[in-house]
Amino acid sequence: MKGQPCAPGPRYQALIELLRTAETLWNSSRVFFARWDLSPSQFNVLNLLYEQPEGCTQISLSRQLIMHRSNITGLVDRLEARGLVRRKEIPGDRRAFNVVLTPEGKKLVMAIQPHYFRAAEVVWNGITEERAEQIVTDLQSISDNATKIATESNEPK
Amino acid sequence: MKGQPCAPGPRYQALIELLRTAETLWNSSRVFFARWDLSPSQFNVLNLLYEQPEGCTQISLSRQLIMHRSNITGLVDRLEARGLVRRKEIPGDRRAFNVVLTPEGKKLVMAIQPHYFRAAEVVWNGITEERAEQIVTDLQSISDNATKIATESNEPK
DNA sequence: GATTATTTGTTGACATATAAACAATCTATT
DNA sequence: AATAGATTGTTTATATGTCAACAAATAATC
Repeated sequence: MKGQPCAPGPRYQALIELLRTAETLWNSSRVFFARWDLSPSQFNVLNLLYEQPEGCTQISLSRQLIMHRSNITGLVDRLEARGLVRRKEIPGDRRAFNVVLTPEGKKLVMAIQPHYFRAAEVVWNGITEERAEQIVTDLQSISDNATKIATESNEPK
Repeated sequence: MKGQPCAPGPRYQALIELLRTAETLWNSSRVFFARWDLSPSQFNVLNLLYEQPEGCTQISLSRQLIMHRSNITGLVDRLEARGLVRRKEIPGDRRAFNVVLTPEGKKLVMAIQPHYFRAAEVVWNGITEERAEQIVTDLQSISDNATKIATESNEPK
């Protein structure tokens, strides 16, 4: 068995700070998207569909958004009620729906995007592009490590 | 008015990756804490109280956890029902409660901590301590920038 | 081809989160 | 001291999120 730190190390503090930053970012994005009466998750759905004009199934949305299937139902329900997305039947598969952006939805995303891109620039203010890119690399390995912990810890051996 | 990028830049991608990593981390921590039948938020409450043996009010908890007052009510309700925390009356102030860890709560936190600290080491696997520390610095300025956006965007000028 | 297994979306129960409105209390101003 | 304002916690309504169980449809196996 490896050495087990029983006191918080610098990496523990770094993890806490990472989660804290994410929380702050998420809160800020809620305020940000409220201007268009959207939640961050709702925008994420619209944004994904914007990038996939052919549309995609709800299960695919759930995987891209890293959230449970069942949550997509209500999310799409509300967006559909507002006329921003539409559930289209899939000829070959009567279980699933093809969720697509409506013209109104597309228009909304296009109206928001420039503000969003600008906000992203502001968020990284004071951080060079090189550092930002290195952080992205590190974040990806952090994601991988975290996923490993989660998947392995439940089935030891 | 400054230059407004209307196309996604590298900083936009970096922001997306940051949020994605946070989501993954949060999901992993849910799996992690499930062993002790705790949600991440519940553990965060216990952990904060562990660091403040004198206890603290619910509004203070809400500020430290960056969440709304009203959410603390149910969180503390459930922890209290399990005997992990206790609401103590404050002599000078009949509005607020002093939330403190019970001996059982303290014992639980102490049982979890070594696992948590170890998990934090694993999460940063492959990243040097220097880089982790620089990331922390950057994360703090990102937090600040995000907070500014959120607070200013609602009251333009 | 019939059976079995998997996939997809929904539902219901519940935890988590915000926001607004409320009651109770404390603080500040006059 | 009386009033006005601010703070604290709860409640209600609603959105977001998980999970388990379900129904319907598809895919795989025999």
